[in-house]
Amino acid sequence: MDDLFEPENSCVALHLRRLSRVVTRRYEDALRPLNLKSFQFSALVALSRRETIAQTNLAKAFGMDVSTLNRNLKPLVARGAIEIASNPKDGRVRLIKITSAGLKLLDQAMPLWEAAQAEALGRLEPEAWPDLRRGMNKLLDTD
Amino acid sequence: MDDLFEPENSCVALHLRRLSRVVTRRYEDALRPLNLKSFQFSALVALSRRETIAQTNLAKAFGMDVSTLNRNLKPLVARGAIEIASNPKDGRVRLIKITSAGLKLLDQAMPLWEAAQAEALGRLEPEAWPDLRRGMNKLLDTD
DNA sequence: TTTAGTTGATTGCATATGCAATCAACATTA
DNA sequence: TAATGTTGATTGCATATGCAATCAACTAAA
Repeated sequence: MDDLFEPENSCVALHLRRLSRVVTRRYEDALRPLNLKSFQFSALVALSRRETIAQTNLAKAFGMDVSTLNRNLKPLVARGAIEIASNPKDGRVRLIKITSAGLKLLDQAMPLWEAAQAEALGRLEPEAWPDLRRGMNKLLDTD
Repeated sequence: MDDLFEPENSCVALHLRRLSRVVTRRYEDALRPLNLKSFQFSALVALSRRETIAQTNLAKAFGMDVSTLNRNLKPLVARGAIEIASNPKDGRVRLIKITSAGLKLLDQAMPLWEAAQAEALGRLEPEAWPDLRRGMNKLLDTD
């Protein structure tokens, strides 16, 4: 597998994208019984600890274009797991809010996610994930 | 930014996906003058060292579903950068081949990619990327 | 306060991603 | 060889991704 890439194709983006594909697939396998995608799960987690979040801020947190976020939220709205409210202070802003149905869904999803997360972390030496995160953060930092 | 995620959202998939989004965007910024996407560049690199590759093998190398690969190749075909040939030994197999136009395009792309790659690696300590790759490979390995 | 600039949301367009289902071609077995 | 199984490609469907352009709403400057 790697023989196709090394050494000619040492592209950082390529390796990150490939890994993200493979790992995402495992998490989505785990969440499939609830018909939940990886992004949807993480959005629910982020929302579950706050009253509301502005769309822009959520997009920033996900390192994602606002237009992408905007569309990715739609399935959760359709499903009744989140709601979009307006900000009375600023008519432009859309505030995202998790519903009680969304909280219940998150409860059901949590053990499925935990299994996938344990499987992923189990592949690494102890402490390897924090190390990886440190390296990843250097690649992530905004100039 | 991270405050939205830590410590509640420690999901490995989430962090990989976010990083892959952010880094991919930088590479695609660099390649934009040639109207080349990150995947397209890497596909050309992989093809440039071989006569042909079967679609299935290329998909495997990219850790990508065959149907995804199949569709992702179409813009390169439309552009004349690659060709699809049949395998006389097996009528099912599609062999992918880079064209001379594809090689020329790759030549033009290489310095643009190198700039993005240098920028990415420049964010890390020396030797940090190989370390990262080792950790990433553990997450990647097929059970 | 009008004007000009800025910011947030949305939509069109093009590519990315994977699953399930289907069809065609090859391989195996009865 | 005929029946069965397997493998490769493709398409439908749903979601993911970002850029450019547009519109609406707020803000700052004239």
